[in-house]
Amino acid sequence: MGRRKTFDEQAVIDSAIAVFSEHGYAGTDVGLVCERANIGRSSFYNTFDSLDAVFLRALRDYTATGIPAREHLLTSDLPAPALLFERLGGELAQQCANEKRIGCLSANTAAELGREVDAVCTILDPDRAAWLETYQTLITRGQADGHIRDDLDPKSSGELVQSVLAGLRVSARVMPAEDVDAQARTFVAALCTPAGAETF
Amino acid sequence: MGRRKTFDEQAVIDSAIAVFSEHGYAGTDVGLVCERANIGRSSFYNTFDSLDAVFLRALRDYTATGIPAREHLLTSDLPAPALLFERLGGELAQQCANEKRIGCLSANTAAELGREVDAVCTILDPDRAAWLETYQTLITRGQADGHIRDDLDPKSSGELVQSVLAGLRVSARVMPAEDVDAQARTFVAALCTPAGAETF
DNA sequence: ATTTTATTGGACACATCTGTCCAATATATT
DNA sequence: AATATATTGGACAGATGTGTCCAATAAAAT
Repeated sequence: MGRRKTFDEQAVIDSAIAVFSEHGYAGTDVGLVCERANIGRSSFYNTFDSLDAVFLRALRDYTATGIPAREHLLTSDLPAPALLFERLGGELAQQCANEKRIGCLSANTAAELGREVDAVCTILDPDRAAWLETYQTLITRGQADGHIRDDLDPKSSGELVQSVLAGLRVSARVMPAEDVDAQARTFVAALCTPAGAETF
Repeated sequence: MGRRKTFDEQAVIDSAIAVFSEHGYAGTDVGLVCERANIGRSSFYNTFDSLDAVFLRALRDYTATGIPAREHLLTSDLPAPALLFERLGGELAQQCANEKRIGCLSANTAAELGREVDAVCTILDPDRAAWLETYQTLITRGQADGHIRDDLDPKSSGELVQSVLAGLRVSARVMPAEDVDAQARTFVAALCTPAGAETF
């Protein structure tokens, strides 16, 4: 046998996730990813086929991180409004904690590429569908508990949560963290009955 | 005197607005703009200094289109919820009417560049501030009229309208138009008292 | 017709990025 | 020590993009 791999392939993908999140698809080049990952260009091309392939794999891996997050939301006993705020506020706090206010790769990619690239849609469509179903389930449960207004349509409310998160992520790029948090709180409050608003 | 200018400088800027809206800052090159504007590269550089300069001018001109829109919202006698839905639904319908689902240049730019470029912030910051003030004024008025829930903070609610519009624009890039419209309706309904929900 | 200005295509230097290739070096196994 | 594999830097061709320049052409004025 010979020399073993010294860098972790997955760590390079994680770097790629960070760089693509920060600079977007069109704004990222191989040099940036290699620099972030502390590997040489040659090592990059020895290990991966192309920058585009790495982008798709980064996007796939990134969306996979949502699986345990959805699992948590669906199994927790906390009231629905508290879970919704935990989700929104948590994601936004994480984004604001970073100096560069790097947003979510999925949302950034949807905003940048729309439906232009089939391979991207193949990754993002099921991910979005899974999130929408999770949000809708949460809202329906909250309505049954009397925490969430029952005059709101569960399907479009669930979709709205997804849209609001995307919009708050844009705001988080350019506005103070406290303002974004207050917006998230106001949004969840608007979905709530008076009783529900006490629960988060 | 000699030959007169055959193309309208402003029409080129309008083309630039369209191209930058569609492909983003990093994804746009001079050739795309010239093609869209039906002028030669040389004509472009005879008239403008650089692609970056055209981008900034396009952004400036685009934000200026908001001035009459805000004026309308602030002077109309319609109930606040109706005006909010007119604003959200109108912008989104316009975006969905286009085959490519091209979004708003300001929102796209904020999402893509964040606070990285000073010249961009100089343009977008006052524009955003003007919109936030408009939304907040509308919400305060709606609360006074009993159309909008008065347990919602007017400042963060106004900011939330701006964020929601940005988020719905992302969704409008990838989701069916009817879904996006239903989301806008659900959002305005969530801001409303039962009485207010009747007004739009 | 002549002059003045606008526009165009093409060529250019310069820069950047991609993906490939090779020679040199480092690190593991036998 | 010998061997096998990993990694690296550098060089490379090809593509693409920017901004400049010039010669040719088109259209308006006098």
